[in-house]
Amino acid sequence: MNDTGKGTSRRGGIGWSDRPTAKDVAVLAGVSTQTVSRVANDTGNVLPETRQRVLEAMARLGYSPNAAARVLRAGRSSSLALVAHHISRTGEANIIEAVCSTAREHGYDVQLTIAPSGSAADLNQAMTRSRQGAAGLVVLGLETAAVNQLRFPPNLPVVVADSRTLSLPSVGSDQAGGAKLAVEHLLATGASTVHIVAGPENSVQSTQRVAAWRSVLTAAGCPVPPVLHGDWSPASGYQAAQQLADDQQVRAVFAANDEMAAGVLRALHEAGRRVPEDVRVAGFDDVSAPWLWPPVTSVRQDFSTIGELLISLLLDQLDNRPEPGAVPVTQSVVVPAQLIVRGSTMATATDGHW
Amino acid sequence: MNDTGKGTSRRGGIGWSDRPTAKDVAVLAGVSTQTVSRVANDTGNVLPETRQRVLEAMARLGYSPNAAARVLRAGRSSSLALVAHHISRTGEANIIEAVCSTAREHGYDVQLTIAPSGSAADLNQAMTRSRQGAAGLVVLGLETAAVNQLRFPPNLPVVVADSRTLSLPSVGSDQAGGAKLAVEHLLATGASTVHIVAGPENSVQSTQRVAAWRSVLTAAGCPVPPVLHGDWSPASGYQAAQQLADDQQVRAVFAANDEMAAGVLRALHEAGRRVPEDVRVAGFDDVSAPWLWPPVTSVRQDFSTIGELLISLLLDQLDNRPEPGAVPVTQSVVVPAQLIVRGSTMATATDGHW
DNA sequence: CTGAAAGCGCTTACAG
DNA sequence: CTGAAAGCGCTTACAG
Repeated sequence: MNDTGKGTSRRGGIGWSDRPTAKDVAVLAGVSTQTVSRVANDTGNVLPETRQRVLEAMARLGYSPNAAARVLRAGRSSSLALVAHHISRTGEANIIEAVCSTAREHGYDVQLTIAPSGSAADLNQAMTRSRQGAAGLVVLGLETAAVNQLRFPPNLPVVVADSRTLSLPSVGSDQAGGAKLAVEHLLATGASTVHIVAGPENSVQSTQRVAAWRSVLTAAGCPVPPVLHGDWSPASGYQAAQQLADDQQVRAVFAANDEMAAGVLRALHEAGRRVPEDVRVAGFDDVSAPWLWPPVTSVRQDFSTIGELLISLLLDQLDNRPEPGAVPVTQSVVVPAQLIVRGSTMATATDGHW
Repeated sequence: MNDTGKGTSRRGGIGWSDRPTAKDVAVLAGVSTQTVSRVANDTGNVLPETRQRVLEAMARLGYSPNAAARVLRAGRSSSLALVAHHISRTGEANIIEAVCSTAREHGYDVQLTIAPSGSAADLNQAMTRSRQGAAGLVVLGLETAAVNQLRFPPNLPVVVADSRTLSLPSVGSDQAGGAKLAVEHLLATGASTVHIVAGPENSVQSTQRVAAWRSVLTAAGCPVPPVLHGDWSPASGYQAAQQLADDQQVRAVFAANDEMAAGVLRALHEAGRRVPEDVRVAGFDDVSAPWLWPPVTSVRQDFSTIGELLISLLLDQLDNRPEPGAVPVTQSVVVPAQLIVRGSTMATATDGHW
C-alpha cells in the first residue's frame, strides 16, 4: 500500500486512542473508574444521583466499554461462537437463525464465523478464530469432516449439530427415520421401487439417508437401483435426474434434499413426464418443497427445535461447569422428523394405469 | 477458580486461568515472552533455532494467543464485523458469502452478528456489539431502517449494502434499472399491462422496484394496476397472486423477488392458468428462478461483485486512514443488473390467441 | 455507597 | 537477535 516510510497503520484498526474510556467518563462525572464500571454493568450499589451523573457523562462522550479489555480482565463473555459453512443452504440457514434467537433469549450474543468449506482444516481454523472471547461454541456442518480430525478448543464448552452419536454433545434430526418415512410412502403409492438422488458421497447426512432408503427397499423385497450423487444444489439434482427422466421404468424418485428435488422436477417436466401421474417425487428438509410445482412431499426437519436444543445443551455446560479434569457429560439428542405429503406423491383419479 | 462459597463462574467463560499463556511458552522454551510474541506474529528477526524451540513449546502446550489481550494492546485487529438480519433470504445469504470469501482473500476474518430484525434499534444494538475488536464494519439489510436513525460506531470504517446514494460508502444493485428491464420485457411479450407483487411497503428496495415498474407502464401508456404487497416470502407471493389468478385480464405478473414468484406460480397453476401461454411471470434476484417450473425470467443481481466491492471500499478506508476530523470520502457504487429470460415469459407456437 | 491498587495477556518502544 | 519495563481498558478483591 502507500507506506511512505514504514506505514504502521497498515490495517487501520479500532484505534483506542480516539475512543472515550472509562477514565474519561470518570473524570467528567467526578467519580472513579470503577464506579463507571458499576454503572456500566448494573452491578453493586450506586447512589441514584451518582448513577445519573455517570450515565450523562457516558452519553455525552458516546462511551461504550471496550469489549477486549472486559473479556481480558473478566475472563468470560456473554457471546457464543457459531461456526458454519455454506450458509445459503436453506437447512443450515434455518438452524442458524434458531440458534441466534434462542441464544438471544438467554442473554447471549452470537458471533458467526463462516468457514470456506466443511473440511476439517477449515473448520479447525474457524474454531480457533471464533473461540476468542466466546463463552461457548456451536459447530454446524460437520457432515464431511472426519470428526477425529477436528480439534475442538480446549476448555471451551462445545455442542455440534450432527445426527450421529458422537463423543461430545450433539443435536440432529433423525435422518434415517425421516428417509424411511419418505421411501415407505413412495412405495405405498404403488411404485415397484424408488430411485434416489443422494448428496455427496462424503456427506454423513446423505449416507444416513441412503442407508435408510436401501434398507426399506431391501425389507420390501424391491430392487435397489444405483445411487446417483448430487452436491445438494438444484443444478446437480437436475443433472442426476436427466438419466432417470428418459427411463420409463422410473416411477418414484427420492431426492435427498428439496433443492435437488427442484432440479429433479425440472428434468422430469422437460422430459414430458407428469408428476405425480407418471413419477412420484419426494424431497427432504421441507423448506422449499411447498413452493415447487407440483408441491413436493418432503421430510420436515424441526430446525427450530434443533436450534433451541443446541443452545440448551451449551448452557447446561456453562451453568454446571465441570471441575477441571472431570469426565465431560456427553449427550446426543435426536429430533424426530416428519413426512409432509403433498401433490408430488398424491395419486389422482386419472392414475388408473398404475 | 472454583470458589466453593459463592459460585462466581455462573456463565462459565473462556477461563484464562486454564489456558496456556505466552509466559508458559516462554518458560518452557527458555526465552522471553516477547520472543514468543515475535514467533506468534512472524515479525522481527528470530534465530531459526530459537523459533523452532518456541514453536515446539507452543505445540506442546497447545498455545494460541489470547485475542482479547492482543486487540486490547495492539489497538487493531484483522477481523471485520458484518451485521445482517434474516440471513436465509437467498439474496442476503449470497452477499454474505461473497463478503466472507473476499475478506478472507485479503487476510481478514469476518464475524457475523445477526440482528433479530431490520429495525434501527436492532441494527444499532448489533453494530454496537459487533464493533468490538473489529477493524471495520459491513452492514446489510438497511432496507426498512431509517438511515438517519442509525448510529454507526464512531471512528470505525463502515460500508453498507444499499442501492441508494447515502452519506456513507455503499454498494448496491441497480434496482430501478433491473426492474425496468423486466417490465419492458413483459410488455414486449404482448401484455397490455403488468401486474406487480411487491415487497413490504417500508422496504426501500421494493419501493425502488415499484417506482421503476410504474414509470415504465406510464411511459408506455399502459394502465397502472394497484400494487400488491408481500413480505418477500413464497407464502406471501402465493397469497397476493390468488387475487390475480382468477382475473382473466391478468396477462403478466412481475414479482419483486424469486421467492414470491414461486408463490405466484403456484397460485396460477392451481387456478389452471398456463405459464407462459396465459400469463407471463418474471422475478427478481435470479437465485431460485431457474429451478421453478416453468423456469422463471428474472433480474440477476451480481452478488459476488457487490460482496467484493463492499470489502474493497472498506479496505480503502482502512488503508488510507483519514486524519481524525477529516471529511470522510463517500462513495456509492451501483452495480448493474441483468435480465435473464426463461420459459416463464417465452411466447410459444401455441400462443396465437394473444 | 465509593475509591486506590493490582493485574488479565499481550505488544510496543527502548536498550543491549 | 533478544530481553526488561510499561501500559492497552477494564474488573476484581480489598479497604474505608
